[in-house]
Amino acid sequence: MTRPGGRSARVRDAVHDAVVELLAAGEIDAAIPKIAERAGVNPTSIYRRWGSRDHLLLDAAVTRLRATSPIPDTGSLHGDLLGWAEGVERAMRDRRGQILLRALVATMAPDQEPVEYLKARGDDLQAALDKAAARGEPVPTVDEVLDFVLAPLYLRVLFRRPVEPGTAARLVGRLLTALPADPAPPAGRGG
Amino acid sequence: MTRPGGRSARVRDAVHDAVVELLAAGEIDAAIPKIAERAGVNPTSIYRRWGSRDHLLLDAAVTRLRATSPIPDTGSLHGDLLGWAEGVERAMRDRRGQILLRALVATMAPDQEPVEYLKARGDDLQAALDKAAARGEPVPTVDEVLDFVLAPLYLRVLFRRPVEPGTAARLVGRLLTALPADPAPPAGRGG
DNA sequence: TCCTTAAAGCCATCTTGATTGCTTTAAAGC
DNA sequence: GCTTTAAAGCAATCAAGATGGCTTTAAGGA
Repeated sequence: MTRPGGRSARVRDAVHDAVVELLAAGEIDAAIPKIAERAGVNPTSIYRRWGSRDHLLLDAAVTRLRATSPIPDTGSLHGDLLGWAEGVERAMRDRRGQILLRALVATMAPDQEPVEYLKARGDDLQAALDKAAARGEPVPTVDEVLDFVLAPLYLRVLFRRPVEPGTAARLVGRLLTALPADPAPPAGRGG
Repeated sequence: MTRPGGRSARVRDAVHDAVVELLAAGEIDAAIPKIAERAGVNPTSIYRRWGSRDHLLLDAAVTRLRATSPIPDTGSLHGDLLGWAEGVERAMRDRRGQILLRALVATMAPDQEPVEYLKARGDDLQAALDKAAARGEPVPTVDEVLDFVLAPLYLRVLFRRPVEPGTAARLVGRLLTALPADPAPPAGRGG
């Protein structure tokens, strides 16, 4: 993106908006011409910039999801994870967040180039765990956090089960209270 | 399906096969004419029977996934859950199983009619838990099984993380050992 | 074995999405 | 403010998928 300001940014945002709006409105397989029309943009611009509908959807999902649920620095692991997980829960209770998650998963074909955003999020999580470990707190692995906090939240949305308020807090609580008594489960895996 | 035998069944299987093969081969957005060609079937037949590509994909995914990972009756909850979860793990370590899961999730748009198969699976799970409870074993809720066994397995696949051998056993073990000490987590929810 | 009739096949048509060359606009640098 | 040049807009073309009427096939019942 050699020229990120002004019109380019405007078009990109308009197109991302159009994608989210159309998906949220149930136009699940709205094609590029329709998206372009909704965005008030010429279809050619989309073809030239994103190439395919899937690339566009992935880009929109990653861009918009990135804005939600940062990992805070509260001074305790519980606080950090809770803040993050509650952000995820909030996104997952929101229709647009649900739509974006589904779009992300749907367009992440196997054998594709890895999604940088996901790796970055994993690194952020690892950093929070490292800080906690340095403070002497008992810490889970990144995999455990993903398995027992993120996975349940995401799966609820993907399988259209309700995400009750307080789910994030319950999951984080369960993860951390299970820790001290059983610092490393039988089959150990490095985070 | 008023006439399920013979040619209809043959066409249906051929089309399902074609879908799985094409998806597995990376032809992620193969359209109906291509699927028809691969199946050796006329495109019109597919349009008439399934109506849209999404309906076809959903049908193929549900039909094929239904065949995997039944819940056995081993006489103990641990055995039942382990047998089931290992079936899921096996499917998730298989390329075709991964493909089908992704297709299932991708085509399950929100505000859609519920997928009977998923509800049936939930009922099966509940039945296994009921039997265990009748035997006097401590039992988790269905939600807990989904959260801490199924969700981690599925999310690994959807986010393209590896499913290590033994993951199912580890998850089931963790779920059940956490039970007796803490029969009901803070925020109780009826399964 | 012969009917009946879903369901599949075939073909013509229609619609829609994708692609490309060229022009116009408007950021960014001087 | 002028110049440069990505990036957007426009229009024509091309390719492909979707659809519907009609014919043919073959499963299932009498």
